[in-house]
Amino acid sequence: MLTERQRLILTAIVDDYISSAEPVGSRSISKRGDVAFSPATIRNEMADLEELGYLEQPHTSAGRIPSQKGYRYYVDHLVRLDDLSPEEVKRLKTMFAEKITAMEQVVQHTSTVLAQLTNYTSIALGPEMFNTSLRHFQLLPLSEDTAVAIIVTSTGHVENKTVPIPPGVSAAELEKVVNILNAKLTGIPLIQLRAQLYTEVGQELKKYVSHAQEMIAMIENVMSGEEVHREVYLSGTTNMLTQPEFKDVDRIKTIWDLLEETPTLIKVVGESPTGIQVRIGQENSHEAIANCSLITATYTYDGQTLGTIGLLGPTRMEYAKVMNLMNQVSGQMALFMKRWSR
Amino acid sequence: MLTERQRLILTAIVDDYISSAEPVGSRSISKRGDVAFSPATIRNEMADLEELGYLEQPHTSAGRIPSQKGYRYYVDHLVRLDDLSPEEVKRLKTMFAEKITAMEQVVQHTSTVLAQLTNYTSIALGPEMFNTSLRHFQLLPLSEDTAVAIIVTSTGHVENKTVPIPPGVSAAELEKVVNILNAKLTGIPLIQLRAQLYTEVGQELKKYVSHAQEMIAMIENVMSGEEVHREVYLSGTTNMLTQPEFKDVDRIKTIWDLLEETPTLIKVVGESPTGIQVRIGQENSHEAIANCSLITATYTYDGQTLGTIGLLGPTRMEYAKVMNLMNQVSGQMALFMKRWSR
DNA sequence: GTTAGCACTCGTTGAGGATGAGTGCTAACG
DNA sequence: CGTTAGCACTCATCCTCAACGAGTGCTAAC
Repeated sequence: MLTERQRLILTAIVDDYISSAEPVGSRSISKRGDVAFSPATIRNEMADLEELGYLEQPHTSAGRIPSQKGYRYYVDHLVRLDDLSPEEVKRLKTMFAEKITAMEQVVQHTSTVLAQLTNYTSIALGPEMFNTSLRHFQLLPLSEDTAVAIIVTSTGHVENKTVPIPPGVSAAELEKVVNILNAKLTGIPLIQLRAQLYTEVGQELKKYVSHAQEMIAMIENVMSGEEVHREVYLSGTTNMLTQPEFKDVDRIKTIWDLLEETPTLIKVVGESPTGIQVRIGQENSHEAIANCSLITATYTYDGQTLGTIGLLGPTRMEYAKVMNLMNQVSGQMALFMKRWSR
Repeated sequence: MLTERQRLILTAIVDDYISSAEPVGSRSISKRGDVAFSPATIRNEMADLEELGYLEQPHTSAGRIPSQKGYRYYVDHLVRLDDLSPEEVKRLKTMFAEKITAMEQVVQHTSTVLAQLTNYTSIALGPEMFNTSLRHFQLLPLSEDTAVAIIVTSTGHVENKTVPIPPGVSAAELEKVVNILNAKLTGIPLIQLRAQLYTEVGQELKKYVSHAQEMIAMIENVMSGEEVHREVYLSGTTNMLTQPEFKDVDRIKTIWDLLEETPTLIKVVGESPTGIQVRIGQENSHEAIANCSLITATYTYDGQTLGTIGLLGPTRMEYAKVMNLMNQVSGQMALFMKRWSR
């Protein structure tokens, strides 16, 4: 358990280091005003805090910087969530006031604004379709042997895929299939679609349609999960470059490689639990960002967690500001989704 | 007009510099074997070439590097297009042999492979829809007052947009509108769609549908050009970081900022003429890449130029290799498109 | 318990010198 | 007359070394 004074000093060090990116010395803290002790006293406390693992020293004659444990303590116990700046409030208000008609757009837009307001990199995962249900299915022949399949979800998301038509199937038959599928599957959660093909829907098809086996195979192809890609919106990727910790090209490269590798990125960001989550340094599941912090917020629709918006920055991140923003944005999005589902 | 020996020496310098990224000295050229003159002679020629503007000297006691004009001459007159390496051929072959069903996929995949084979950054502009025609139009109500509009083009591309339904319009009326539009507009080039709304189609709508005015406004909204976004596929963005000329973080930042600003990027890459085009350094229309070279190839469908694939690297680019690859890829894509349109 | 004083550490900065790659020029050569 | 050897000169790079100063830990006094 830390004493009150230790907490005060730790707060001061973290705050200082966050804004300066330089190791913090005892003298500069003493001069700040909010810690009214002499440098010597503060030095003693700092030595204790280092022994407890909250601080680190780059080298003997340098000041202290917060360790991962130090940041964690700061985030869990010390950070105070103050109000947003007028500019931020205004920005968010106008943003959510806009007449936005597609869920993807909200997510993307939010992510862009977050990146701009914070100067970090934002990573937004578009809505996970499998938690939504089927609104409409369509199969349009393009040529003799290919057709484009279109799936519209209850959230208004449109997914499409071009597929080969089984040889010998007529346009009329395709239409019949589409009608049956729409009649039977509308309202079914996407995640269950494939399974349904083998129960009554399959029976129905076999009864009324020729080439049923091939048709089912084709439709399964359309609905196969791995093919349904998930949108990832990156924003403010270059913001990283303004941070002094990323002056080094090699370090950037590993991070950027991660950002470019969508599937891994989805895993890293998407495994967040509902709500707001702060992952500091090595708490992250990928070592490319072992000296970064990732703050994520999930968004939900109709009670289902659909996606995640994350902000990636150095461990020396402006936690107070970002956590605040995330809180606000998260709330606004929830409202928006509710209003939108009406 | 350059003498044969000058051309020989310029070629040697460009080749050397491309592979080493270091200023090239007279001695190293003399030792190469293919230029059988003493360093002193070569020095004289180099001085001449510099005076003519083909070479530059970073400082007095350094070797020479090619100037923009030097690269241009190299690309126009000296580069020899040799065959692709077996690995490259194999890679391309297997790629185009794959059963790819959507045009977008070909483009994206090609771009990825190019980035991998060359170690540069590839920028691919997805098919420009406005040169294709309407295959199918659909309007699906999502709730009482919003609907999702879906446009399927002759190339199988699906575009969708969520729009508000004018108050007081019933589902039946929407369907009627959709039917009229499909009957009248199928096969019409997308670029003409909006204009058509004001000729016979508009008349028709006014005749058979109530709220025609509002409906037309809504449909125009759907078809408004600026909203139809164009896909941009980036690949190998981190490859840039392995080039010594981009060790500097600031330089990278300006380039990356450009890559993130999609509309500008589309302008920079998309203004290429049909065929293969090399733009060196300041020949580029954006100063962020004034020390980069951009090699672009367009792809066509049915005689229409649909999009562009570009490779971005330092001016010290492996022109021979890249131009070759682009040639091949371009040809393969043309074949593919032809086979695909069947 | 707090603080002033002081010796000590160690990264940073800048000056000076050696190194060497490469040049331009001149004179000699075939 | 084109080509080449020789040589003085330039200039970026690298290394060393000393001065500097920010910051520490420890001890003794308040």
